[in-house]
Amino acid sequence: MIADEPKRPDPRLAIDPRALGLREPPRGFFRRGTVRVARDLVGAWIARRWRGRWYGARIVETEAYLGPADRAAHSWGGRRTPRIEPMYAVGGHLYVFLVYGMHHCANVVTRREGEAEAVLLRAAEPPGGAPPRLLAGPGKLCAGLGITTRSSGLDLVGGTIRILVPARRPRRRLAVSPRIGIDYAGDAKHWPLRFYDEHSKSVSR
DNA sequence: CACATGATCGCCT
DNA sequence: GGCGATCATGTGG
Repeated sequence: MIADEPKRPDPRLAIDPRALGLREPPRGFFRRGTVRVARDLVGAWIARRWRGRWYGARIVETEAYLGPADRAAHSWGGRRTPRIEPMYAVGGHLYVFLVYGMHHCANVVTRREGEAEAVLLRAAEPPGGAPPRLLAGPGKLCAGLGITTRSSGLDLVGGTIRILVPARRPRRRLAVSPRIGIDYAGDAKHWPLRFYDEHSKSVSR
């Protein structure tokens, strides 16, 4: 068995980015403040090209992870290890890690090179007729698109995995809450850094 | 509906 | 050696 073989995306996530009116934002989109990027990623699409075809889904839930002062962030206290290294890249890179030994989490790196902040993609809404809860959670989102640690460190800008935004973004109300699953993070666990589309049936629970 | 638990392993202390 | 930026399944009320 080939250990390093890329995983196939769920066929039900097949999309035509052009028909959906999606375009790729410039690098500057990702170099902005992390909270700003986290808010703007709700409503954007995560897309992946696999064997000449595009697969993707509309992001409906994100979380901002800030720098050294954020106890919930992997870069807390200025930690810098091989796993976390992609977080230190310039905004627009992908940081993927494994949690609980079996689930992957995909993050969009933000800000300038050396500033280790990122946005966790927590949930997305599948196109077409796929079950609404197929990607309702960070692990499920990665599983559906076939994203693993293999892709950690990739540049999203112009890459086979990329972020796409609608040509005209509908004005959408954004709900805010504390982040999920970080009870160990002290006061940071109360910070309002989770953003989601409360009308979507694809938000995690 | 609200918990409770097991699965499973790379990473960091 | 301990522990997660999770999920599915099980129990009981």
